[in-house]
Amino acid sequence: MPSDTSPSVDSADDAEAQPDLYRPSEIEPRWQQYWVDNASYEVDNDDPRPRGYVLCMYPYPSGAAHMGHVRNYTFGDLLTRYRTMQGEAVLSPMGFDSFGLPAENAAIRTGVHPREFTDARIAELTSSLVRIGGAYDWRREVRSHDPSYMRWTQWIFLKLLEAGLAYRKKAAVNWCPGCQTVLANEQVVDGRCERSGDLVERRDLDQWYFRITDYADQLLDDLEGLDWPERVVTQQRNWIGRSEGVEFEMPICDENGTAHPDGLTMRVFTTRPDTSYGMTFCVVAPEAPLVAQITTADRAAEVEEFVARVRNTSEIDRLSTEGSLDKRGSFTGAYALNPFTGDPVPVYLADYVLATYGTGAVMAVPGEDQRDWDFATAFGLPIIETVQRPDGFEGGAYTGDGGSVNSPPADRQGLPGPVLNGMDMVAAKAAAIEWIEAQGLGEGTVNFRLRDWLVSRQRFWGCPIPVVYCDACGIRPVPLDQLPVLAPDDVEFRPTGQSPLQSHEGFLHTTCPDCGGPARRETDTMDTFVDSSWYFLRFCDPWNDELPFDQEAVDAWMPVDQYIGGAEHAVLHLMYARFFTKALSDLGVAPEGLREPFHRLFTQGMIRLDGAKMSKSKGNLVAPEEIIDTLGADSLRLAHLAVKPPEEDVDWEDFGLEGCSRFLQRLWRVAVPGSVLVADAPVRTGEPTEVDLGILRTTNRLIEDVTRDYDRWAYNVAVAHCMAHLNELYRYVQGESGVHEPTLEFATDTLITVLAPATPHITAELWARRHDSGHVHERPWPVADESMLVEETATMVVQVNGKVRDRVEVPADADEASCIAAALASTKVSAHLDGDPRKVIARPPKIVNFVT
RNA sequence: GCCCGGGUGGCGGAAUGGCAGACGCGGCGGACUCAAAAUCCGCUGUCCGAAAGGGCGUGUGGGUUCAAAUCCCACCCCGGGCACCA
Repeated sequence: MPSDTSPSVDSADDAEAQPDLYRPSEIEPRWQQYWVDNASYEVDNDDPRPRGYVLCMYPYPSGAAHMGHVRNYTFGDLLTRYRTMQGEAVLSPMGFDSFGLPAENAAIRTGVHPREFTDARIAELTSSLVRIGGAYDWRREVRSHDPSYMRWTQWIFLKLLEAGLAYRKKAAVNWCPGCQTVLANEQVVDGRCERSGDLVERRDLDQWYFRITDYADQLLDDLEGLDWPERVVTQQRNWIGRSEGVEFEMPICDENGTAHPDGLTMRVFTTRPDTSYGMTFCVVAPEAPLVAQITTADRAAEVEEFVARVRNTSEIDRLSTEGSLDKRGSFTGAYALNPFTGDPVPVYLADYVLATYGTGAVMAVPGEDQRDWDFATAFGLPIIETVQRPDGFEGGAYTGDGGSVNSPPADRQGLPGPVLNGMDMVAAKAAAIEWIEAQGLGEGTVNFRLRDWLVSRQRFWGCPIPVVYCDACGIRPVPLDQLPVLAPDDVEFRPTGQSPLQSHEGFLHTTCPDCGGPARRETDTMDTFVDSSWYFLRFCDPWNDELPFDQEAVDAWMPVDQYIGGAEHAVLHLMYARFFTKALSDLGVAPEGLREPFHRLFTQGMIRLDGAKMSKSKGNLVAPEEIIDTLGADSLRLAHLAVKPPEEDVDWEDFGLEGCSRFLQRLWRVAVPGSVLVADAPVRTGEPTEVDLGILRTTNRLIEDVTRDYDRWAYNVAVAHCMAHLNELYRYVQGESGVHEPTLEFATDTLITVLAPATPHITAELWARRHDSGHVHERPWPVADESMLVEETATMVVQVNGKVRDRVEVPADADEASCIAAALASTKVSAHLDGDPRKVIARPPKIVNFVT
């Protein structure tokens, strides 16, 4: 109504007039500045307090923080602040995993140098992290692309090279056409590039590898002592894929058992030597060099055609179980002597046998192996059972345990092999291996699925591999005093798919450090997982310019007490970092006793929107910054904590932002000095009444509950306990009994204190206002008064035949007899009791159950 | 196929042998207001019932127990991991 002359309700003016209002956008930046100015979360290496190391996986700088970052860093920040309040010196560093393809792709698109692009993204992300309220020791920040970090990444590479743990070899590798680079096995998922989703191709290329397989046993065994989610441990175990078995020689012969003129033998690997009597044929990988030597003339044409076809088949098709087996195998014409029976068995090729695993050749036992059974059925080969089937067993191969049979077959006496009849699988295996070793045919061995880590990448925006190629001296390391090798700045980024380093004459040409002659620089860079395999060590001593880190500094902080990040790194980063830690420890770079980097691991769930994983590329991003602008960082943090158990995936729709924001406003209204709510309540002094004692008890209970909840990562439950306590306070303040000032003071201050790790800004502000600029985060974590946890009366449940019929108040220390008496006194109970109960179970003071 | 998780109101979840559904969201009602928003108070598993009260109820079916969401057996469904690795 234009003529209305009533006072304006313009919200800005209104806010000015009401100093009581909770205004996060005004409070939050001020406290963020305070924590920086006061070095609140900077810790020195000689800090006298007990030490803790809380680490969130350092982020790839993709610009302003997304919800996944907020979730991750909220959990880490809560823990840092909580443990600091418990009296620890908590190392909480932050850095950036700043090499990687997005920056290079952006350079090709826009012409902006990846460094410029990356530095700008880091600035954005840093600002986000500050706005979330993260407590970090920023002095220790590291960036993968910083020359002072690259220098030591390259230094470590050369240490590994010197130790023989880095090497170069030519092999069939995974090539991602989208990323225009090779990939490690771990970065190929279902035949596709883990990053871009492109189908990977096989190429024979010379590449750099780290000998992670040297550590296969340790990487497997040391999983035992880790406090990690079972899921991640299982994934690592699967990936390493240890299997025990035996390798043995089989002489190549013709179909009559006459030895091959060249005396050729074939080595096979099996985990089931107990079934050797059932071997009716052998299978060799088509790529095996042996194939050309043993193939008979009459089979040569068909074998050649088969090998050619397999080579041209994509990895995906080859691993597929589709297609009939007879088209996927071929007879070589050769035979091999089964040492157990002395009989010749035919040697086949099949694409299901992999050249890269074991010996690339297997003995086939169709009776006890499903793949062999399928193959034997397709090619009409004989099947011999060597393990007793359980009653009622139907189907092809039997892979379970059972008594060994048919060794030697009853109708063929005088065979060379061991007698296994009647033994169970374990005993028969042992006996077979013992026999093989005694005969000098072979020995028990262990095979792993894990392959060496391919680390070279044909990209520009990564850490250069610090070696040169000299025509005279071969591969030479760049001298340590010349590190870091830096990529030149005067490069042009073109969409050719080729790294600009490969055509940069000035970078390419150099001199050999040994002979001084002309040499060519390595143009490949390292996998970015190399950078992230040691950053947690650098955080302990980031200022060191003589070594990557000092052993004493690392000893002071490592291992990381609590590592927090996404489960998607289960077999990538987490495996590589474990390998680096062990290798650096063995090389005397890291402390001798440091065998594992991350003592405890927590993997938080993903955030989904409309059921899909939240990501920029899918355009479904909810921007944290916008929520911080309006509701504040504390509300956003609280919503992340409250919504779900932290390890579970969560849909954005389920976030209770309004509820959390409302809670903080309610907290503010009751806790801010001059609170209208409190001012309206009649104030009492003197001795506390029963009502006041009730509040004291629930407050002590709150301390107990929240401490336990924080310790067991039940953050959603911790928030619920705080909310319940605030509801209690409201009932108290608005109740008829009035408030007892010291009681209300204690109840409010305690709530603020236990919330301080979760919502740091509002609690810091309220505490400072209530206590003359004191700082809640510098206070010790509260401890519950045990005597206040004991209730004087308890609500006892009375059941008849297990059904609840009444609840009665009894003294907390009531004995069994008085509990039963109290229960019988209830008319509601006696209405259900027809005469004397047959049996009475009493658990004073919680429950009495009458059985009739 | 194998190995892990998981299945509880309209929704997210809580409860680890002893009151199922804490806390939040949503919904309903009330107070305040000219009115609305905000705020405050209350109710909110389901069925029968006017009420008092009672029946049923934690994926399904069995079992153990005075007592089971919780422990055991079998199965169904959902999510994740592994899968020609001999």
